[in-house]
This record gives sequence, structure tokens and C-alpha cells, in this order.
Amino acid sequence: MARYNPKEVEPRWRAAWEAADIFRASEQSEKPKYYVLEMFPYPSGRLHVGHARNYAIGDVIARFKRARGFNVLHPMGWDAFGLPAENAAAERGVDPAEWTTANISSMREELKRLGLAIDWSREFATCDPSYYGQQQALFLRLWARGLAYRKEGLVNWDPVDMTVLANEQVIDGKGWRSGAVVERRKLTQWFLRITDYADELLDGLASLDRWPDKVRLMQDNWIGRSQGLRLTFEFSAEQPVPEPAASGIEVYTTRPDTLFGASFIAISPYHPLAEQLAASDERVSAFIAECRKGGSSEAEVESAEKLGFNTGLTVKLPFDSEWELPIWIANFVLMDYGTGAVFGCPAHDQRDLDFARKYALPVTPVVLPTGEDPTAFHVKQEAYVGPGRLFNSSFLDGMDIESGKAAAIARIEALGQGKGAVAYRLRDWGISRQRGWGCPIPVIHCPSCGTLPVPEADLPVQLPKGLDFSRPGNALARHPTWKHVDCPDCGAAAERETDTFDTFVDSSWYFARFTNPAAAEPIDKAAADYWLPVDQYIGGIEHAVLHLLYSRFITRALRDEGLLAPDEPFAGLFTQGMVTHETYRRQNGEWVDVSAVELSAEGSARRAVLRDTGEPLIIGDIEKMSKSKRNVVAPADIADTYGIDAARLFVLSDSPPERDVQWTSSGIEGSWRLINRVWAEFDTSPAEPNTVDVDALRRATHRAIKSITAAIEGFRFNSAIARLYEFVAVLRSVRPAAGDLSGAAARREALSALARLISPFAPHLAEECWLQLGEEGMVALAPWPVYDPALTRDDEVTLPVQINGKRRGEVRAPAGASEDVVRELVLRDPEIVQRLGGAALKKIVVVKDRIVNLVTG
RNA sequence: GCCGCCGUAGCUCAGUGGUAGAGCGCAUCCUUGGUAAGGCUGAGGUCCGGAGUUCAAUCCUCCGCGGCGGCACCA
Repeated sequence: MARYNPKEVEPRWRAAWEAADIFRASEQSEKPKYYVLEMFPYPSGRLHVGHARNYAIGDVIARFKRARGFNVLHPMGWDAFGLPAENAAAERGVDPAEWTTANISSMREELKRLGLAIDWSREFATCDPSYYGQQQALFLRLWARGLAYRKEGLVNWDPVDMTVLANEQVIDGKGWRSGAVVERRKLTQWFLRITDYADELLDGLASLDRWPDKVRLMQDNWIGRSQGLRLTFEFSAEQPVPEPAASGIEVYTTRPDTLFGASFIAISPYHPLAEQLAASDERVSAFIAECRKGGSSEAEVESAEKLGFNTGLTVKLPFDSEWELPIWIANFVLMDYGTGAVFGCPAHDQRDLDFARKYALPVTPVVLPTGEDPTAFHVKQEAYVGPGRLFNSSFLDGMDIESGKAAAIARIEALGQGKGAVAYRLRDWGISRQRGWGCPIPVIHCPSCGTLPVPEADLPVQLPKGLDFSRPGNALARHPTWKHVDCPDCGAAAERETDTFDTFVDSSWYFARFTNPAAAEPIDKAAADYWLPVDQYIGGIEHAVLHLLYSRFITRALRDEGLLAPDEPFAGLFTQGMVTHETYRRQNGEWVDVSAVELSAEGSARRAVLRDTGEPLIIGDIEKMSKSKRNVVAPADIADTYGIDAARLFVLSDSPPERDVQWTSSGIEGSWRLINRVWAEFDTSPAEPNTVDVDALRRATHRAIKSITAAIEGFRFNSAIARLYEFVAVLRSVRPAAGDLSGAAARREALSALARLISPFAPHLAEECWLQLGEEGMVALAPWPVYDPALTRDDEVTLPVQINGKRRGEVRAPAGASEDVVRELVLRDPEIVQRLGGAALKKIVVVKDRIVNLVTG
């Protein structure tokens, strides 16, 4: 039989699948539906093995579920707007649309080469007007619902990418793409009211039992619900109260129990009161300017000194109108959390303590740790945040912290000066981007009519051709004609909004569009009702609080708009690990491309040299594949040598899919060997026959079916492949002789199972084996093998025998043997008897079918 | 600082309250008409350290040590 030749086999089967159109999904089916989706790719130009792993995981699920009798939807599309296209345009003068389209074409070919069971008829890109026009329609509906609004506010400005970023896109004070330190700017921007859904998004996490705990925890932290009190400190009498005359300063606190420890009020430099004072007092405006200078990077925040300015104004403590507190402006108070004002309790909050020590404000402890003397307890440089009893606190004295909180809230509410309240870390989602390659926000600004929606009949608002990306900034805004438009209401000259949507808007509903990408409406309700939610979603954990939170929010918003039925978009989520690779450097530190490296081993030491020159190299760390480290491997490179099935097997075999996997050339060779061993089993040419233990072979087959099925269902693909290795090892020693009919039948059963069991992982190989076996049709359409439970059970088991917890021997016993029977067997076993050496038995522990433990005195 | 994950063979990693595992690497041998190779056999372990629970702990609990990730002036 010919050697297995993936270069010939793989394209042939891909053509056969395509010709038969077997992966097209239809809503007309008696079978239960199953929607499996991988996060769609950004068309950067080239596929790397990280993509390959992501899509291979989804493909295993898609093929497995199809074989298990589900009506499977497995679509693919392109997250096609975004900055890399603009950067390419700026660097090479190409049109972003053309650059993107060309990338999509080449990546589509590479993806198809992976042999994925995808319904390509549903493909779309987010930069297609037929998609983004519908997105504009969706936005207008959300706006009409009151879920979108425009406001001037402080935003994160990325000075390199020259655009605003959402909070979720600022990592450690830096832009998530550019890495530039983000500045605070005051701009008028569009926001979506994700905070309206904060409670629901938080509570909904509990229902996502097929999501990783880690992701749920991260979203929980991100939403950051805290329980506390909003209360107003009234201004003291007889002082100039700034206009508009508020009665006092509203603060939010999670520690109302410590109100009697208050020694100052601190407001944010961005607080309205601070800004009013600044208007009439140069010292205030100078101070505010000073505060705003500081950056927001982690290092800067960490080292930033607390700065304060005493306004001279005072407020009264709610419980005691004689007790006055000064109002300070402080640089550490955030405007966009709570009310932008806090009361300072230095004894029990480290930030307040630092501030109080610097400005010589009083430090009054009100929580007494257990065992401390109330007259001797002092707070020095470290605030006390532990448990204890309240003291120095009037009516709260003697209470623990929790009762004190409740009592303080009750009293404040009774006084009408505040109310128990929750606060969230989550902020509304800023969606305006000052970029030209994105979905235009469908809005017109008219000098007399204000901000108006583009009439639905005029959608989509299309991007113009020929934008100039050669200069930094928003190419759309400086286009000579595009923004000039007549007001839809009064007909006067007006201007289009020139900001575009954050690309995370594009990806927050695409999974719904896949259910009918040709629909004239944004979402075809019937198709969406049939397919949604996505049963299994697969992607990187880096989107834990970005895409995955936005999509949950949009799904709820569209549900309330009547466009979707489910609360949650993704019933199951799987976050796969990265593909990493060793790195190599020359002696001068220069990175060397992994393809130029030759590895060898001398004993247990490994050596790396440049293949062409033999120059010795330094073997560096194992790192995420990146262009700069030159450790990227492309699936295409692998396919040329070993075929794509070997690559698929390898990325799934070496570690569980949620963990990182290290790409190695020796690893891919191991997978290649497995492929050849499997193929060799389907060889029909005569081999040296032997006596077939039919029962043992059938048991091995049925056990393989059972364990591999369970492993796939549990996302333990590495374990499934390990079981395949074992099964193949069993098969290769079994060659029925001519005339051994029962042996031949058992072997055929085994091979038929093997072809189907390996088909989700190595689909091309499986088809070729299936054909070789002479089975009907394609293995891609064959049902999953079913095991006979009777054949997966043992008649006899080996029981290890322990003496005082140490293994000292074993006995064979019938499966399910009773304790008495096993005891008898053990005590008659000569080796055990000898080991016991006549010691008195205190106890015998028999665990059925597992183990025996003899405990001596 | 808060929250979480990880630590098992030389490497990369599975696994289980009850017999210590895989791939690669390494060693021995066989084959050289499965040959850009293939195969047999084997060596190799303080399951990070300590204490506790248990008849029995790599696994459960607690305390450390080391590595990694998320959040962070969120009141």
C-alpha cells in the first residue's frame, strides 16, 4: 500500500466536501440544533498556528456534534474594521478596504486549508455595508430606547492611535493596541448605557454554568458592585454657597459605620463645586491644573503624592450639627465613581490617613480591635481596616462593623439625608472613535435642529472612497465633501457625525447575524430564535471583560427591544490557551527566526545552531508567538511537510486546550508518526497473521469509544488523542489469519470505530481510511460509534493489597466480589501471608473493585 | 494591596482519596525493500516544603516557598 501522502489526500477530500456542500446549515431539521462558534478573526494577513488551534478546537466540536446527531451551525466571518488597515494605508499608501479584502481572500484560503467543517455560505465581513448598515439601524433603535446618549465627559485619549478608548481598552493606563500612555481629555462622545444592566449582567453570571470560573470572576470584579450609603453633608450656615445652590455635598461610602471618625470631605478636581470655585479663584484653578497634569499609568498612580487644597468651606456632620468638616479638593478622588466626593476617615482608610498626615488633619479611631484598650489605641502610619467594636461613635458605640453600617444607614435615612445605595466600578461604554476605517455613526448634527438620527431610508451611511490616511487623525472628518449633508428635518446645511463605532460594537452582535446574514432586517427573529444562544463559543481569554461583556449587554438590550429571545448570547464558553514557541538569539542578542534554527541533543543537553552557518545560538524562553521574537510558525509551513491533519493533531494533543501549548518540531513529528501508524492499520496487503483474541480486541474497541467520547465531551482533547495512541497500539499487534472470520469481523469493527474516532481531529486521514475500508459515503456524515457497556466492564479485576497503607502485593478477584470473598482471597494469598509475618490484624478495609488495606496492630 | 490559577520524569504536560502516567528526549538492541525511515526493550520520580484529617494523601484542609494572571487611589 502506498505511503500516506497528505499533499495529495487532503486537497482531494476538501474538494469532495465542498462539492457535496455537506456543511451547509439549515433551520429545517428534525435534529436538535447546535451552534458552535469561534471568535471571528481580524484579517491581519496571515494565519498562524494560534488561529489554527482556535479553529481546530471548534471544528472538533462541530464534527463531533454532527456525528452525534445534532443539526450543527458552524459559520465564519471577519472582524474587518480596525486600525491595522489604517496603519497599512498610512505606511504603504494602500486603500484600507482593498488591503482588508485582499487579506480576507488569502486568509480564507488558509482557513479552508485547515479542513474546517464550516458553512461558508454565511460568511460576511463587518466592513460590508450590508452588515454595518444593519448595525447603524440597531444603534438608532438603541438610541430611541434611551440606551445611547451623547455627553461631554472625561475620556481616555490614546495619543498614538489618536482616538478615544473605552475603559476596558486601557490596560495599566496604556492603550490596549498602541501601548501609549493614555491621556484624559474632555470630549463629547457617544456612550451606551451598559450600567443600566450592571445588576443583570452580574446576576446573570450565576446562570453561565458552562463558562470558566475565571472569566466569570473577572467580569464580577470588573462590574464591581459595592453596597453602601449615599448621603449629603449640608453646608454650614453663613457661608457663600456657590451657584447653583446645592444644599451640600453628596458622598458615597461603603463604611457608614465610621462616620464619627470623619475629619474632612474630599472632592475630585473635576467636581462641579471645584470647577465653580476655580472660576473665581486663581489658586483653585492652578491647583486643579496641577492635579490634571499627572498621568494615569500604574507607576504614576502608585508613586503620585496625595495633593490637597483647602477650600475654606465647611459642612456639618449629619448626626451632629455642631461638628464641622472642612472641604478639600484632593487629587486622589475619582470623579466618575460614586459621587466624585468622599468623606475622609483617616483612622480606617489608608488613603485618607496619608492625606491627613500630610495636611495635619485629625485622626480619630472609631473601630477598636478586639483586646485593645480604648484609651490606649492609636493609629499611627497604618490605617486599621480589620474587625472590631465601634467606639467614639455616639449611638453606634459597642456595635460590630456590620451592625454599625446598618444602624448608620437607618439613621441617615430617617433624617432624610441619604439612602442605602449600590455603586459600580463599571462605567458606561464609550463607543465613539475618531477613526476613518470603521462603521460611521448614523447621526446628523444640525445647527438649528440639534443631533438627529439619519432617516432609516438613508441607511447605510457608507464610507466614502478615497479617504486620505497619509496623515494622522480622523480621515473621515477631513474628507472634503462626505460630512456635508442637508438636515433631514429642516433641510438646512448640516454635518454628519464623523466619529465611527468602536470595533467592539461590530463584534457584539455578529453571532446573531450569522443566523441569517442576508436578512433585510438587522436580525431575522425566526432564525435567531432557532439558533441562539450559541451553544459553544470558543476564543481567547483576553476578551474576558471586553467582547464577552459587551456581547452580553447588547444581547440583553436587543432582547428588550424585541429582536432577540435569550438573555445570554453564549451558553457555553471555552477559552483556549496560546500557542507558544521557544525563542533563539545570536550571541549579540539578535532574535533568530525559528525556521533557520537546527536543534540537536547531546545526552540530556540541547543545542541550537543556525542551520546555514552552524553558528551556535542561545536557547531563550518559551514565549507567545510574536513577530518581534521571530518565533511564529504558520500552518502553511507545516502543511507542506506533514499535512494539516498532523498540525491539527499536534495543537490539540500536547496539553489540555485551555492551557498554553508549546509548538516543537519534535512534537509535530510525533503526530505525523501517529498518522502513519493509523494509515498502516488500514493496509489490506497480507501481513504476518497471528491468533486474534476476539474478546480482548472488542473490549479494547468499546473502551476506546467510551473513553474518547467522554474526553471530547469534557474538552479533554489531549486525553482523547492519548487514548487514540493506546488504541492504535492494541490494533497493530492483531492480524487475523485467512479464514479467521470472527477475528476479521472484530478487526473490521475496530477499524471502523478508529476512522470515526479520529475524524474530528484528522478529518482528511479519516476519510481516506474510511474509503480504504470500503465504507459507504463520507466519514464526515457517518454517525458516531456507539459502545456496548457490557464490553467495557471487566469480569475480573486486580486488587492491590496494602499493608498499613503501603502496597505489598495484589490479588485477582471477580468483578464486584463481596468483601467476604475478597478477604478470603487475600488471607489465603501466600505472599500476603508471608508479608504479614503473623502480625495481628486490627482491621481490613475492602473498597469494592479498587483496593484492600490490611491494618495491623 | 485585593482576587484567582499553577508547581508531578531531562523537557512539555496528563491524572487520581487507594497499582505513578503520555508525548518528546535519552540508552540498548533489531531492521535497512514501510527509508526525507520504522520497530523492540529499558533507565529515569522527595508528585515544591511543613503540619493536619484519614485505615490510606501527589490528590482534601491549614501554613509556608516559588512562578503566572486579573483588578487596583473604586472610598
